[in-house]
Amino acid sequence: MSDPHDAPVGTPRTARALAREAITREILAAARARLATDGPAALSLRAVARDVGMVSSAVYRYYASRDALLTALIVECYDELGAAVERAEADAPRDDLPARWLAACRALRDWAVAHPGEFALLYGTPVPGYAAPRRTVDPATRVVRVLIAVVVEADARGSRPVPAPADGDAGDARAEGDAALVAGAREFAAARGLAHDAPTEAVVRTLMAWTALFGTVSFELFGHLVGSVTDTGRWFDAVAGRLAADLGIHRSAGRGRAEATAPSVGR
Amino acid sequence: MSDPHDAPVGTPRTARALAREAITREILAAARARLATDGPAALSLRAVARDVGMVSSAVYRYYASRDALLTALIVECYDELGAAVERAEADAPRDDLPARWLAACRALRDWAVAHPGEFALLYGTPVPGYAAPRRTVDPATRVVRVLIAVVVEADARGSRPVPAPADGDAGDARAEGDAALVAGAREFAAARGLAHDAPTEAVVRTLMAWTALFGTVSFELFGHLVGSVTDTGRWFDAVAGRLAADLGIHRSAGRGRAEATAPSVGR
DNA sequence: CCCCAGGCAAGAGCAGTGCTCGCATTTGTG
DNA sequence: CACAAATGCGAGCACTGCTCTTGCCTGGGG
Repeated sequence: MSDPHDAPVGTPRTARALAREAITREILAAARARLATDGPAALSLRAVARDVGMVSSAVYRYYASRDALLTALIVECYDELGAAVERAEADAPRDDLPARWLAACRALRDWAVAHPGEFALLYGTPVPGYAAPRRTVDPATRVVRVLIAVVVEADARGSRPVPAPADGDAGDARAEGDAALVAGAREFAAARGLAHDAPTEAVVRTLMAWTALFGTVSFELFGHLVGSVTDTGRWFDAVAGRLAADLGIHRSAGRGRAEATAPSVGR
Repeated sequence: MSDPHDAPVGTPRTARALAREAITREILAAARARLATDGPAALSLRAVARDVGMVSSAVYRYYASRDALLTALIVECYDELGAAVERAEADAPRDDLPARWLAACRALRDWAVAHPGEFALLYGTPVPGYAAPRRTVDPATRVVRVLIAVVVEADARGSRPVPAPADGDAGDARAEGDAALVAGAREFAAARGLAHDAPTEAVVRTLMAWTALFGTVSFELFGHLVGSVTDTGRWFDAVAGRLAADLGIHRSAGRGRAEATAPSVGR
């Protein structure tokens, strides 16, 4: 729009652009506050406007629509969650793979428990008319990228996940089919230069584990564990520990899963 | 309300009560249709009223609030899903445990794929102000009851799920802790006379598997598998098959997991 | 230092929502 | 058959997302 020739687009120089950016952030912050308290479905653009002392129509100067505001929120939350998981995993001792796995898993749950509304926005029922734009998919993959990195490293150290169930007569055909199953994920990874050479079974098992972790957190936050599991924190640790074992993540590398040592899951 | 002395409460005799019940069902059916097309968040009582040729306020003669209508929908959907899973499992040959497991799992996914709006209502983000009343929890457990029945039977036939990862020094303390983890679930089961004597690890693994199945379906329906997995049907089967193996569900009983035969997962 | 274009906020308005209340009308029961 | 209860309607309240017009007011080029 402005800056016809020289000014760098990413760096607003004029006072007006500065103010604009500040207000844009203020609106986003107010929206996050509402999101945290009321949940995504109840996120009202008018209420956000009131919180920042504006009339609703004024907000449209900064976000084209409710969906645009939603997209900004989604990207911010994916990045926050991804950063939390990355940091937790990075802080664990490098040679203790189970600890790294558990740290990443716990960071996921801790963030979700601390931000249930945001979690619901990211992983709950999609907003009816809303379709997530492309720029959300990359931040969305940060968590699973951490997980697969740990699994791939465990694999490189000689561990192997629980083998895929052999299929009666045609075992090899099955193995090929499995590779095709996760071809999309592998392509995606290769496109940004990570773990494109991971064994198929490791990819499959990691995707399964990620799904199970999500399911566990989702059940806890959405109330499907009420009455069955009381200590949800310990329950989550138990799940994460078993998943690690199924993935062949052991403390000492180079062993089979039978005689290997499992992560310590005390809290 | 009426029937002060003799008429059975559950069996309306008067024509008026008959008509009332019919209209009540008609409203519920219209709401389900809207739910299927627009999703739970967009479920509008006014739109439902229009569909049945009423004005919105008239609906309140039959359902006290939108939440009451929601509750009726939830119960109906839980029952429909539960019945579908029960039927599928019952139709599989009794001695083929993997087939029974896979049939139950597929019935779950098939129903969810056929009814994404309903699935979102049951397992997606809870409606903001809404708190599910007690009478929804029993129908909600029908699916997991089928799953645990299969696992318990496999256990009785001598199979064992993948063992829990031993915890370094204090293995027994861990085992006791695990039992406490799922004490709620066991209590719940005991209260209605089912599987109260199932081994702790079987209960834990079943709950984990149920969570993983939910997560898989949820990821598929909510678009978190786009780009990673293309053939979601085969992916689901692969997940269900691996979960069965982890649960110790094999075709021939009494074997260890290493030399056992796995389910055939061709589609 | 001036001045005005353009960014910006306000407000009215539209179509929709859940829900309440008073009134008329039907209905079928005793 | 008469009367009360059950029922449907419509207006109205407070709210939502979003559009469009109006007018202020200020940033920054001349």
